[in-house]
Amino acid sequence: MRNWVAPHNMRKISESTVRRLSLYLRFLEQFAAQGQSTISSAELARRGNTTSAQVRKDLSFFGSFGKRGLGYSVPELAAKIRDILGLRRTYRVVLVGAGRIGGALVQYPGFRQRGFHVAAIYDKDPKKLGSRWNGLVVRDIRHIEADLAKEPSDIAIVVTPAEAAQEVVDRLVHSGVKAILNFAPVQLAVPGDVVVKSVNMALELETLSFALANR
Amino acid sequence: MRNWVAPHNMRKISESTVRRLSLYLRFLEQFAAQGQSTISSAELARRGNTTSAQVRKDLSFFGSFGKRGLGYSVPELAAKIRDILGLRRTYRVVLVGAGRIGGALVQYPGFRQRGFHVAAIYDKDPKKLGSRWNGLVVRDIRHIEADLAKEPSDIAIVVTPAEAAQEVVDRLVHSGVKAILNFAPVQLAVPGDVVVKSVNMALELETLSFALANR
DNA sequence: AGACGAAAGTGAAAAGATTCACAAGCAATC
DNA sequence: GATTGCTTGTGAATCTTTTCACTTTCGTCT
Repeated sequence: MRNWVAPHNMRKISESTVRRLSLYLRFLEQFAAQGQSTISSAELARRGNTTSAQVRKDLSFFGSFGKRGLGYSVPELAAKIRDILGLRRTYRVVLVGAGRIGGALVQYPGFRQRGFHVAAIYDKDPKKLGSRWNGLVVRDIRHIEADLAKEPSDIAIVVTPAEAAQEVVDRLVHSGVKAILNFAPVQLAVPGDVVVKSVNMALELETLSFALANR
Repeated sequence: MRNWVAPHNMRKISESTVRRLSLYLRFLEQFAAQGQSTISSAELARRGNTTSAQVRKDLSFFGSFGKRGLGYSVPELAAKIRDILGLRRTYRVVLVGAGRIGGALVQYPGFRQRGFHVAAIYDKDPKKLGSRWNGLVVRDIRHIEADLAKEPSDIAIVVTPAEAAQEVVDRLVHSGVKAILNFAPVQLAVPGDVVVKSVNMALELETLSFALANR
């Protein structure tokens, strides 16, 4: 179970808070690796470039994990944040789309390190089916339903072309997937209990070009 | 030159506004492709799932581009947004790190479509040097300074391991790069006139696991 | 034991972003 | 040329997030 005390006024937690928590966790792991056993909000803030008040506020939504005058115990705080982020368990992740980006993601060590285990890869292209990617055989997307019925997954990564994405997502959702990381450049429609996070590289570059153009 | 009238009270534009503008532009291009010549803020909003007020507010920071009672001219608005985002020109982009993700990015058609032209790829690993990626030869990172002196680039994409990133970035910045899209999982230090945008896949997945854990 | 320095935790204030709601403007129609 | 039906543009209101500033607590030192 969650062992951070859920606050009485269980406010909606903002996405920025969650992202910062992820960052803090990363820093805590680095500090732990260096054998540092305790850390202040100020030091975490410096690392993540934000402010110490921000760090404390972010944590305060979930409980109070520090010791006044001392700071936070590095391993303890890391454990709490892992808990908050739901990283205590591992996740089976299925990936749809065995293209270049899909391939890169499968190999990406950051996923496995954090407990996201890519369990299957699907594609539609007959030329790709059966080939091996990082030890996994690329399967026909027609097997999605049957496979997920046998071994459910909470998370799917969608790396298909834009045209194919919505149909794939419908099938994933129908098969019980509750969270989707979407790389296809379309706005996906999903039921209210499914979370979608879209990533769009071109869009990231455009925020840069905007910044360049406006200074 | 920019042909949107810079507002008198040139407020700081929020990142979310910029991201939404990018989205609107994508939708406008789709509408244009379908031959639709005019569009309302309400329709744009539906597509981007936001509200019509949001759309109008976003645009209002830069001028007033619509016709009351009618909506916006699709090609005109697209042109304005391209202008605002600095997409009127093309950008030379250099990519450092010829790994899997680097490879995927080089091939990613979305970049070129939007005027981001990957002009060079660098790596340190002697095994990779000289190999061809999408028509480009992977060059030794030691050439960065000389190459950029000859042909400057505004934007760099950094896909190196975490340890190498800061040094690479220092050299890029020193060679005149003004914007960096960073995939290395580190917080980069750069001078104030350089923009950094960091993308971290594991972190995106963590926002999903948080959502899963908290419902 | 008491005093001191450090740093967490937290209401309250400030800043920032979104939504509301309405006046103003345009095109089409009578 | 007035009337109607839309839809923009925009201050004001609301909601959210961040920052401030102060109180509390802990450990240490004398």
